[in-house]
Amino acid sequence: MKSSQPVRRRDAASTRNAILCAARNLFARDSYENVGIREIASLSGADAALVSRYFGSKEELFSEMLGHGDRGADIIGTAPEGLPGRVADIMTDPEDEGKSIEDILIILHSANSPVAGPLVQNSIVERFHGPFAEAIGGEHAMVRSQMFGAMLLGLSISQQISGDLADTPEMREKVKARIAEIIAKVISPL
Amino acid sequence: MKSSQPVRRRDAASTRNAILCAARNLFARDSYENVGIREIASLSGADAALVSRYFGSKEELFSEMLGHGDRGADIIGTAPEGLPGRVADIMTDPEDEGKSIEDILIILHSANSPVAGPLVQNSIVERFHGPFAEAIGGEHAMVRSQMFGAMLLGLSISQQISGDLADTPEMREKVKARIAEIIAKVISPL
DNA sequence: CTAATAAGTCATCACCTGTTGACTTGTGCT
DNA sequence: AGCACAAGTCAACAGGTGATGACTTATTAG
Repeated sequence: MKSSQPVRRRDAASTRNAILCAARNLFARDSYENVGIREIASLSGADAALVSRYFGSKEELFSEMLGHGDRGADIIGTAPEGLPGRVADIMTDPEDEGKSIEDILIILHSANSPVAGPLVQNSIVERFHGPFAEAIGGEHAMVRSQMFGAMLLGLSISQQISGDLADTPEMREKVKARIAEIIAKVISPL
Repeated sequence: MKSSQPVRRRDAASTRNAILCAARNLFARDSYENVGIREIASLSGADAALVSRYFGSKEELFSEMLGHGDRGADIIGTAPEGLPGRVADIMTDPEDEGKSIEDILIILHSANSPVAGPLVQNSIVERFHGPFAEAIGGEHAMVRSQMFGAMLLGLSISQQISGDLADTPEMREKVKARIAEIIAKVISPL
């Protein structure tokens, strides 16, 4: 058995997990450089020294965190026909505080970091472009996947910079329709 | 007169300018946090103390640098009809090492910085979305400008992450054509 | 030529970062 | 109960950052 008692105050596995989750939350809001180990430790309720101890270094923690997310499967799992509508929904959802696009935000914030950038880039190719290109199929699927990713990143960063594109419900519908059109064109056979 | 001698080794104005240019180069390659004052000073050939002295602080230097660029006028100055082609050209130019999209790279790298982010965002609205929305005209020009900006940023960051979209000349033509189509749709009346 | 002032340099400060080693405390086994 | 080891804590380190004030050197005006 893993645990004879349901509650343990000292549990390395769950502490590790708490640190990983805290890291994910923070790295979605700020860049690799701007998130400190002490900050991660504080949010997870652990000590800063434990972070270095469990993961070796900040870089290894970041790397492990990248492989810890399930999302993105949302988009990859959506059938190509439904994709434009799904993306348009996600991108115009006013409630979403970066929950369903957490992976995108992580990419956005650390893709250009000297140390975290390469890790992010590898993760994108392996965990997104690869599967997604296969999902949409057709000729030049990789290039089309890259352009699709460009759209996602662009819309997200624009949202971060200028806020939501639409303010009124009617406007939101118009924007949503347009995004869907564009996405459809982006992933259409080249 | 400003200068009786054409050559002065000690010239505050040109030193200031050199610092500004060095800062622009470096901030186009890395984020606000990752570019150090000593690095800027070194590239400009000046002393690190002069940077703080002339501009007060790193933040003020960054702010002044934002207003120091002429580019972006390239895109704003292009007539709406020629815009899709122009953007497609810029985005698929294999030679361009971020020269003509220097402003975009600066935005990309520091838009999310806690300290430089707000400055970048203001600059974008004032120096880009404002003029550009007026240039394309029509209904909801501001929203269309934002989506246009999203495309530019997305394509640029994707290029930074995955390298050039196309590797062969034929592929490049196809990609170019597709980008032009998409841009046309993005800025078309909503 | 010389004195005054601007321009540039140097050393140093206070702060923050990731990381480490030594220490303390809790937990499960016998 | 008592011991052993894992889990968590604390303080400190070395390195790097932006910023400052005192110093030196070049330039120009008188």
